[in-house]
Amino acid sequence: MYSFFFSFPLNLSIQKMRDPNPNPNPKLEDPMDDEDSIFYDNGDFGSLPDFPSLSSSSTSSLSTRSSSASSASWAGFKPENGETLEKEHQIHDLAVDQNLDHDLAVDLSLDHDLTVDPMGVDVFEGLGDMDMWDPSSLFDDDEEENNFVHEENQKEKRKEEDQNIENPSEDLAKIFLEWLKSNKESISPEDLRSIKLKRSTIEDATRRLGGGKEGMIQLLKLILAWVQSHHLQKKNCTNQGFSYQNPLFPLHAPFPNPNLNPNPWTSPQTPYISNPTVPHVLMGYEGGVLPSAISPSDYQMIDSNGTNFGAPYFDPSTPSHFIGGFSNQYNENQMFLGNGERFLKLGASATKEARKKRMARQRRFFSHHHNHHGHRHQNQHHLRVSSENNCTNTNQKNPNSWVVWSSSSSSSSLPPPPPVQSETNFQVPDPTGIQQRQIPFDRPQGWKPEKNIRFLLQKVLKQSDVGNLGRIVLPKEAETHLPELDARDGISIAMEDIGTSRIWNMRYRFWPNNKSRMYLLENTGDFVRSNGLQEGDFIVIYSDIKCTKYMIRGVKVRKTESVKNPGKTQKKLHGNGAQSSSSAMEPN
DNA sequence: AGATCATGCAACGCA
DNA sequence: GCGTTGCATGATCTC
Repeated sequence: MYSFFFSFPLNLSIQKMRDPNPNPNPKLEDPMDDEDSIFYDNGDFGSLPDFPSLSSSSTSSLSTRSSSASSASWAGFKPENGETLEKEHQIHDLAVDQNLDHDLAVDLSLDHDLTVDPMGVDVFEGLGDMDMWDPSSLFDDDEEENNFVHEENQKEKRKEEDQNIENPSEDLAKIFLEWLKSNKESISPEDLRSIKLKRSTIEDATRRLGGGKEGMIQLLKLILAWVQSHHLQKKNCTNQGFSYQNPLFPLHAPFPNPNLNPNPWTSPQTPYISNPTVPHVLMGYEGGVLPSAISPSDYQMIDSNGTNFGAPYFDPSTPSHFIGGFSNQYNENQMFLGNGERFLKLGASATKEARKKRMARQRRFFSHHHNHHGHRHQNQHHLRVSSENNCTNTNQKNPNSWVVWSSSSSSSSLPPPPPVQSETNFQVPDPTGIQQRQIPFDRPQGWKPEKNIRFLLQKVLKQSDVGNLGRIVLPKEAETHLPELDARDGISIAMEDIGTSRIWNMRYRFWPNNKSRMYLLENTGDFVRSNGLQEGDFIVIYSDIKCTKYMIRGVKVRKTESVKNPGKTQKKLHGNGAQSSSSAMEPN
């Protein structure tokens, strides 16, 4: 499907940048509040599937073959309560849910995802002379460089066979294998073989990343992130003319199953969706793999002025913080690490002059960008909900707008949107498994990447969320995506219902809870009723970057085998019948 | 052990 | 008495 034109740049520099997105909640300690470190370490890979451990031999051969036994876990169909979902059920569910024919479902089935054969892949086995990335360039003590761009023109030839990780842990192997699987279609063994690192570089980087196993993990993450991002960048270049953006369908969780550990390669809040040409390999579970063919480079990031900053990409190694970046108009790869707090820059320019210029650009960019995105202040929360041109409008009047309507549109007064008048319409498998949507695929004439809707969070509704209390407990990650709350009374937030364009005035607040907080969305009763949401359904909250407004979408979940227990856990049944989800999940 | 989160339930306000 | 509010409790998960 893809050609693997993948070559590493002669020079790879990684730079520290100003924190473009400071911790929105100063009450919460930044676990990496170390100015000297550019690495954001959430330290959590989640529970990795039980893959066979990779070789730790001195040849660094990471050849392995995953076992089918790991498929359920890997693909997200982690057996719940010891119950293993049968393969055929998965295929059947997939086919039914996504309106796919059986063959396609088979093709998308989980074992297929495991047919990747990274045999022979040798990450650290270089091929001939090439320039190497020296992670030591990450660690520049120069104060100015700390804040802005650090650029090195490191050229080293490698002739040593010192590319080994001396004592690679099983975690490293798992991480790498996970990554391989996530990118098997887009990154070839040749790509991987072309990575070369000096032993001293590895050791130094590992030490500076905390040393030991953790340091090694961090290093591996960085390397893989770079491989992926660079490759995606390349791919993006070959995909010119193709741009796809639909932030309304987050990549994950058509049927969120919080039982599943987040996949270490996909940020739960990743605001991207799959390429519609590539059926969802990861349908039916949460926190799945970033499908290899679903390149983040297929998306565009646009700032508040409409400046196209290029294609975002992921760092698959950070599971719970947005980590990604985008190539800007200067054709420089940029990478945010962890919540955007740290910044890597993977550029090719080599001269100091170029660095100065880029630094100046970065200053301008962040001064603008930060002003726009970093303002999580209370007074921001009186959100404008307008239909001005710059804002995403859920009214489907503009044929070039994304056609989105709530899955619970039956309760909406709006008729289904008209077909998109684009050159090519694609019936995209609905990630919710509920209904099809028509989404412009090829960029129609005059079409421009519009709308800057960003996925923030989602919540599988519990009984208490859809009860008559009129409040929804939000996951704690809300505090990182929604405005910072100074007082427990919280703030009023206008939420535009994507399904109906109706504005709901909700209250976002928190309760003190032990040493933490519980975040709530109140005044949700009407919204829930209006959308006919029941336990097991879920809500998704987005933000419109341009208008700093919030949008909410209620998604009803069909009753299928794979989503019988939509809750995070199989907690004990409560006396109020809160767990009678099977009936509660019946769609209206 | 600590964090998260679902929800029980007491306290409170109001008709 | 009833509905609402907000804290407390306990189950579950993660480290």
